[in-house]
Amino acid sequence: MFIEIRHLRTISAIAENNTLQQAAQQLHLTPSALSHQIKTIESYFETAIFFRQHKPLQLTHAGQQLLSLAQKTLPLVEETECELEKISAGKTGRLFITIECHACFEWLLPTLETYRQHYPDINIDIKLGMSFNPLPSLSRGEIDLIISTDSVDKAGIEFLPLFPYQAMLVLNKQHPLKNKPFISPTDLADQTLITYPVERHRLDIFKHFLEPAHVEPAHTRQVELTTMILQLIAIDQGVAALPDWVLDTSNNAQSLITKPLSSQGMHGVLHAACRTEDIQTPYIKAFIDLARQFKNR
Amino acid sequence: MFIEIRHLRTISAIAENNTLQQAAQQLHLTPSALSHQIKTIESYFETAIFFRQHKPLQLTHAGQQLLSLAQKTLPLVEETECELEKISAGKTGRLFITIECHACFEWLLPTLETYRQHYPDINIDIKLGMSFNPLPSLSRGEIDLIISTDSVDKAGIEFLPLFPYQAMLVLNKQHPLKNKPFISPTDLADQTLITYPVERHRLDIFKHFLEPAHVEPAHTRQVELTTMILQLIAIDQGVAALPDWVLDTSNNAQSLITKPLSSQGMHGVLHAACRTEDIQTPYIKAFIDLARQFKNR
DNA sequence: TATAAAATTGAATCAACCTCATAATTTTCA
DNA sequence: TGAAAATTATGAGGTTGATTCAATTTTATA
Repeated sequence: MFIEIRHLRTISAIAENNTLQQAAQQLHLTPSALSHQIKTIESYFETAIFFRQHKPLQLTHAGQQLLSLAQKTLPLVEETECELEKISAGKTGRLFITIECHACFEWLLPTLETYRQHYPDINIDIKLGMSFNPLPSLSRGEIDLIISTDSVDKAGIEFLPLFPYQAMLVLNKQHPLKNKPFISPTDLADQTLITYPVERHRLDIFKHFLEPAHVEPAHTRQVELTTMILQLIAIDQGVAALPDWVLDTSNNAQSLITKPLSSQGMHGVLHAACRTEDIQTPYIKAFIDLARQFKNR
Repeated sequence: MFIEIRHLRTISAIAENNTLQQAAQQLHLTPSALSHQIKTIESYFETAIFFRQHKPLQLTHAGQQLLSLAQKTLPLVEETECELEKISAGKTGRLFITIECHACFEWLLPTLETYRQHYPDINIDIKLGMSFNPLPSLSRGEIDLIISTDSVDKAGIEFLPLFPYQAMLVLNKQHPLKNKPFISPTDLADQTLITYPVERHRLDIFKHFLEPAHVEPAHTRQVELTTMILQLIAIDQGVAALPDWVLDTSNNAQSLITKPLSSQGMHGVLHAACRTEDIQTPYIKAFIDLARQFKNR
């Protein structure tokens, strides 16, 4: 490859202006520079680009090919450079978020709604991170943020706390367990437990509550959508362990009650993981700040 | 504009190879050169292009924008460069021909048929040149060849003789003038003269034959297609002055005869005009050589 | 044809790219 | 986890090559 953008700009300018002088002025160069440039191309390809000895400089067939290339290429280059400047200024950017639990949708979607109003040019996408390990993807730059319950030490990755939460058992107002101050594992032995459709070891209710006590619920039922789980509980088809924020945004709240799991309750802190170099990026920072405000609204 | 093709090649190579070393090898440069290049871009736009501190060099969002630009641009550049090389080698090119008389179609079309077999990649077009002065267009590079009966002196333009021809009066085998050895202007005073639909001063039969003798034919009729003219003569609806080559390729030849105009006949030489710099261009040369052979077949 | 404008040419300058050597990383393997 | 190897980054220096300047040639216009 020999042709450079510079050459295309020159050819484009000459074609527009019809004279080397004006073209040179437009490019902030001397006519001599353009003449040399063209001569270089012409001697490289051993073919004429302009018909000389005619006042309005006219392109040969070869020249027209180059002009056509310039017309296709230069706008693309310009567009990309604009985009890069925007990225640099923090006006635009990409925010690919991976969430590790379905319930996060309940606070993430309204948060992004607000976020989008302030950062309309950010390209947002949400991926579910149950089936793959998102940390390497974050390092590799395939995604930009992971919403995770636990924080891991990894070079180049920063885990920032968003807000604390408590896992609660959600049950119908009329449920037999309604008067207990808190729920013990054995309380679930004769219950239908509704969960998200993921592997058991990824569900805290099993991993940190039922399995240590060697309790198995009478029935389990897997449902993907949080609102659907809440509706099932509202008609007393089972119980479910959900983070406390879910009830804050639920429409079925009047027919549901929540109970702590164990006497101390199951507490956790939601984290956002991002690349160290992105912490200072304005639009990333802004998202994390907004997420932190979620519980205070 | 800051980005150059060189940069795009570098980014493309790094994205393909995942390491500076291999990319450098592919580009026949040192890893250091690539590192410098990227640093230059990064400090110009004040934004990172790659995530460092990770083994397989990964593009940031900004880097992906540049890669996307590279993927759009580089094939176009390559294609154009190939095209230029072809043009330079004379394998491809443009041959826009202007003819100044309708009758030229009769030898030009079969000639181009043969030509196309040898030069299939030449972009051929034929324009009729009655309504404009084609010489400036030739200079300007809008057309590449003019087929003309007379040669003009103009700087940068070369007139090359193709073959001699004779303008003949074409008449029906049964026509009253059938026994004359040649035609005088007065012979046409009571005839219907069929001509192409162009201004009189462009018709040699008027300009060099009838007008000098102050003779006006009884009727004139304008017909565009040569075959149509011949058909009209074949059913004795008139006579026409046509170059001798027309009869060589005519299907109606058996019912037609031709007579010289005046005792000496009206002779001329068909020329091809092209830009001086194109004379040596292989595909132009080839066309002219082929045209010259037309009468010898 | 003469004059003015424009383009080309060659030499010199200047900028920038690349290479080399070295330093600082990061990765890999024990 | 630590050390060696590999890879990347950095800085200086040299070379390339692009641009400018000045002079010449060419082209356009009166």
